[in-house]
Amino acid sequence: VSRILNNKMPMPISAATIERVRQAARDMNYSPNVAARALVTRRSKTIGLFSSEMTDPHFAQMLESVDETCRGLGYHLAVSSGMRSIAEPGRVDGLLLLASPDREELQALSVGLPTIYVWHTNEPVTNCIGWSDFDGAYKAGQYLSDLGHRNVAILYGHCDDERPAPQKLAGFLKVMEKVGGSVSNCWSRAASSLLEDQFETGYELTRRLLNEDGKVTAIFARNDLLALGALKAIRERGLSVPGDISVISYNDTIHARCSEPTLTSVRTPIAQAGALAAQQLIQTVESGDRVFPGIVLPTTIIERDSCRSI
Amino acid sequence: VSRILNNKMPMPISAATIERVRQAARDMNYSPNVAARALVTRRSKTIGLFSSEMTDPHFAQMLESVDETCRGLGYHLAVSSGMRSIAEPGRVDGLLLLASPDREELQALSVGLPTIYVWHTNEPVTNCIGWSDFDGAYKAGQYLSDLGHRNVAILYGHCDDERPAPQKLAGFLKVMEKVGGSVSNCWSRAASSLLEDQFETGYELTRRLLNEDGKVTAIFARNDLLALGALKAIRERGLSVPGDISVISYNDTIHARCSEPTLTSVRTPIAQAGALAAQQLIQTVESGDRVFPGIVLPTTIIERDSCRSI
DNA sequence: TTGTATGCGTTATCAT
DNA sequence: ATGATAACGCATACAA
Repeated sequence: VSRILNNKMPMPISAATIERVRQAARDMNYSPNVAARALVTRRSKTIGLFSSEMTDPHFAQMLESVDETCRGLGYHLAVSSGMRSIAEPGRVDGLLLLASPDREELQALSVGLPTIYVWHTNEPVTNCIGWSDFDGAYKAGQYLSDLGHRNVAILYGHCDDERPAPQKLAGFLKVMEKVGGSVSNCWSRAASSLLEDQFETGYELTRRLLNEDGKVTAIFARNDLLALGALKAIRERGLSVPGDISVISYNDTIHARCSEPTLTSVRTPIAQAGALAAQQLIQTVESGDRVFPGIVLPTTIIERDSCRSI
Repeated sequence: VSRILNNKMPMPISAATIERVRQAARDMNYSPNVAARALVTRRSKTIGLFSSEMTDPHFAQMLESVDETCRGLGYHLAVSSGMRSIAEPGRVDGLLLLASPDREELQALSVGLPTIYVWHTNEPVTNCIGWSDFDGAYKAGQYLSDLGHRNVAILYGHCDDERPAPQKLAGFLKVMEKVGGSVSNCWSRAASSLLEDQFETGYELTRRLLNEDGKVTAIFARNDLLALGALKAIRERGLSVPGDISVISYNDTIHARCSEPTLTSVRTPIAQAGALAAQQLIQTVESGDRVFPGIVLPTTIIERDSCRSI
């Protein structure tokens, strides 16, 4: 029965019995028990997806593409924001971590399991697939500089859980240094109320910026929500985007398409990264070799209405 | 060993061996194999979460609360947009369906498994937990009517996959009928390009509305994205919100907080529903009885800046 | 108080 | 071409 239903018959079987078994299976609505199969096969045919930001639209895009890829390849998805539980023996065949490959707590919990990280990296990193935030931010800076902006601000929000280095900051500064622009940094560490809500943070920090610095002609926001907050602060100030101040943001989530004005934003290939990561992980699981050189996907600027030349 | 590690010892065991076993387990970093346990226990301690709209912020909120609840109760989460695969024997102990309890394809696939639906219902429905869209829309209508609006439009987008009845439409119409208001319906069935993007749909339908009907003073949008589209169309027309036209939306996703102006929106208790559903499902799984009368949670209007009295 | 045996539903190996 | 049987790793009922 097992041989027939799995279409793996090393020895020949009569067509008659094949049909007989298949029919019986259909009659009783039979479907193999996955726990039993997993036990003997040592494969659960499910992969674990970990992320601590389940509510982020960025994660949603990845979830969707990973789900699709897995289903297409006959795999299932276990999602959790808690690593310890998801990595128990027998539960998953591999791990997809929306997290930095540097996080040692995660490495410790994923020993023995094929693991692929989806995160930003400047250079290819083993078992990590992603994109370069340095490069993305560099492109954003280049874009603003090409439009003639020299007095710019970077709206970074809080920066304590970004590791290793704030690449977006570095990439942006690199351009501005090259072209001789001056950069104001907007970030906060203290006010805990600000940290919780990106939109509010963007609003508040931009308000302060506009009070203190009258020369800024462009703002680079670390993500779309911060940019929306900036938009609001600028508007309240009686200034216009892009008339008085240009705004470029990052991630190109749905927010960038639905705002007023629409946001020029650096698109991160998160969905593609998720799909590729799932593919690669499953291939790794099935083939056995665990050395995956890593991939850095390109970021692209999506031009909309929030930037103008000076 | 099993008895000790699971803290279930019907017969007494010497403290010495208990410690000996625990220590050995620690030494070898032992963790029970979940597949083997599931096989003998007939419980996988994981529940399946199904939704076809993985990318919806509404779903994200639910995912987060369900994940949290499950983890707290020692359960795991299998997420999929494909029902057939998730309901295989041995994979999950129960099903959480973000879908209408009326969908027969889903019922067919969930036979034998404890199942709870999370969906809108006007009245309590067995094994379904949710909120009343009729009531939510009624509140929205009441809110506009209290502000004096009588010439209103309902921005519904497309309506083909809403079943059984478009309750939001019905609830809103009920109020307007009561107060003698006149209602324009804005929906589309034809243009397939419109159907794909809620924001674009809202924009386009509102544009048409403003061309055809100059008397409308308020718009009720079926969701936040449609409302954002309406905002854009109104703005382009040279009108202001709420100065010339009031807009009230539905779902109260993050979009409602970040728009200009911020949107007054009907909040749907999706996170709470998810948490309660997960709790109830797990209790059902563990107790065995499968009759759950159903719950209808209240909706609430979150007042912001997009509505004004006439 | 401790040890042993049986079975969960598969797959895979070895006899017939 | 078919059938029988041993694991897989655990929980549990029962024997010692």
